[in-house]
Amino acid sequence: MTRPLFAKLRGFFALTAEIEDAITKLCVQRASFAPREVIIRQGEAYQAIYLIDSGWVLRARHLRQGTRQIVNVAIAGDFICFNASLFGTSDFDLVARSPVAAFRFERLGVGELFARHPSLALALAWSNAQEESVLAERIVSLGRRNALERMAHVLCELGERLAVVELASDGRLSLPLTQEDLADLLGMSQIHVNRTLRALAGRHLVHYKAGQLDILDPKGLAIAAGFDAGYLHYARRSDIVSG
Amino acid sequence: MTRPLFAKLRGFFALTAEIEDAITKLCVQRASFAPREVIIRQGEAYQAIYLIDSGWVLRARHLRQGTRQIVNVAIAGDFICFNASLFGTSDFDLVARSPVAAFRFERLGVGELFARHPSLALALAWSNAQEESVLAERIVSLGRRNALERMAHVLCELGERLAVVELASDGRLSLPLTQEDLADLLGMSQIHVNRTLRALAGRHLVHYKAGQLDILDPKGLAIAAGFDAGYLHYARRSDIVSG
DNA sequence: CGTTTAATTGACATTATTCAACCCGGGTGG
DNA sequence: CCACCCGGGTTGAATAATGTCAATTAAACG
Repeated sequence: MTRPLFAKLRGFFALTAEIEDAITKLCVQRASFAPREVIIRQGEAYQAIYLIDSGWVLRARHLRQGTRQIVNVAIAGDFICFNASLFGTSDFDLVARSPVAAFRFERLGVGELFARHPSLALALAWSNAQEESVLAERIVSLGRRNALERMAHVLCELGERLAVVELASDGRLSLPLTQEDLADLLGMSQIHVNRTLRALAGRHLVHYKAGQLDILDPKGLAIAAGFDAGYLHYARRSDIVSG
Repeated sequence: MTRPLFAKLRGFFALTAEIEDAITKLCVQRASFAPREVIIRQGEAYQAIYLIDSGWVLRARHLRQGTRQIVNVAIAGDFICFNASLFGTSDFDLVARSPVAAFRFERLGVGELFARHPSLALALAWSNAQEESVLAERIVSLGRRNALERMAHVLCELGERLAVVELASDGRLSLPLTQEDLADLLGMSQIHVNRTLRALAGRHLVHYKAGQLDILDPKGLAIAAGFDAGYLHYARRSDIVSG
């Protein structure tokens, strides 16, 4: 197992069999979560790290006014709770948005991680660096892109990330997010998400129905988004849209 | 030297003399940058990591339309270019916003870092985790806080971060950012930054003049911002505003 | 000083939000 | 089997927040 992680790492660098073996040996404890199940609640103490094998997890903050901001979306091959395990508490809710299967690594201190599990540390370092890139890019979107660009951008991003772990082909991917989820991810209202998606559909860029997204015109979508896949750092992939 | 880093790390955990010594020994190569000097340009290849000893550095993206988004602000005690060194290229411009003094660590591979410089790796891991927290919180601000809250929030954050490295006392701090910088950091227009700052001043929460910020009413500012310092994870500090 | 950069202010335009309906499809229980 | 309900999705109109444009003032700097 742990295929998606290896697929992702291969996107970053040439993965050796030793590293694969070392990580595989550590993937012994399995965990699973039902849709809407809370993995950690914000403020909660926590020590474990999870590696998602399948399913979608949202990292979200609930504000006093009853609003919510989704900071990122974790898919197969992504680690979650790394920061929570380092700091001891989570700043965010982590919620399964679909059935989730994961591997669990318990109580790994930083020092122990570096010294005893260098392969896992390497995987975590790269994954974490990419996650930070994704957050930084989301800041750019929220700060300086309009609703249409933001939507197009996040769809491009998810398309790329899912493609690397072989969960998207031919621009077709399963997207278990409601319009309200997208709204909270993109910092807009659900109603505006609806209008924006319909605008993208009207331009024949995407088709979204029943949790299924078809990217009809990847190039056009990337142009509408101002999307440049460089920030994902899948350097070894050949089919990166870069415009 | 390297005082600000140690002050920051002490905010996170009990720092041992061995770790301090090990890091100090690595701080041999100095670098300095003039205001507006570009440290890395986006897309540029890069291998070095810097530890800022004094001064302010902006991490910013320039978009095609001529707009700019500042992703974060690095101050004394912060590392920059860690991601750029890992991925080999930078996604952002790094620009000195004031005279900057830094230490430089050249061509540190991830494996080498973990194996040969565990103390530095530890410092980097914590700093990096905090930086990611700051980015995540910025996403919350940009997505779900209005202009006044965003401004108040970033001023609270900078107040806390500067206080930890002993660059703010009594709510008084040097803030070498123009209204345009704040605009690009908070995803709004310079004109609205002006209006927002005047609104905060009108409420007697802050006084901002000539690159000098006075936080007149820290508690009131935190309330206006919905600011909870928890995400900075300065667990060992006693004077954290948490409301 | 004179020049440039930054801050301030008012009028107006634009974008996105809010409010209020209404639709649609898939359960579920009577 | 059908009525109802509920979680999504869709749409229009009114409103609020913020951006843009334009002009002025103030401050910083050689």
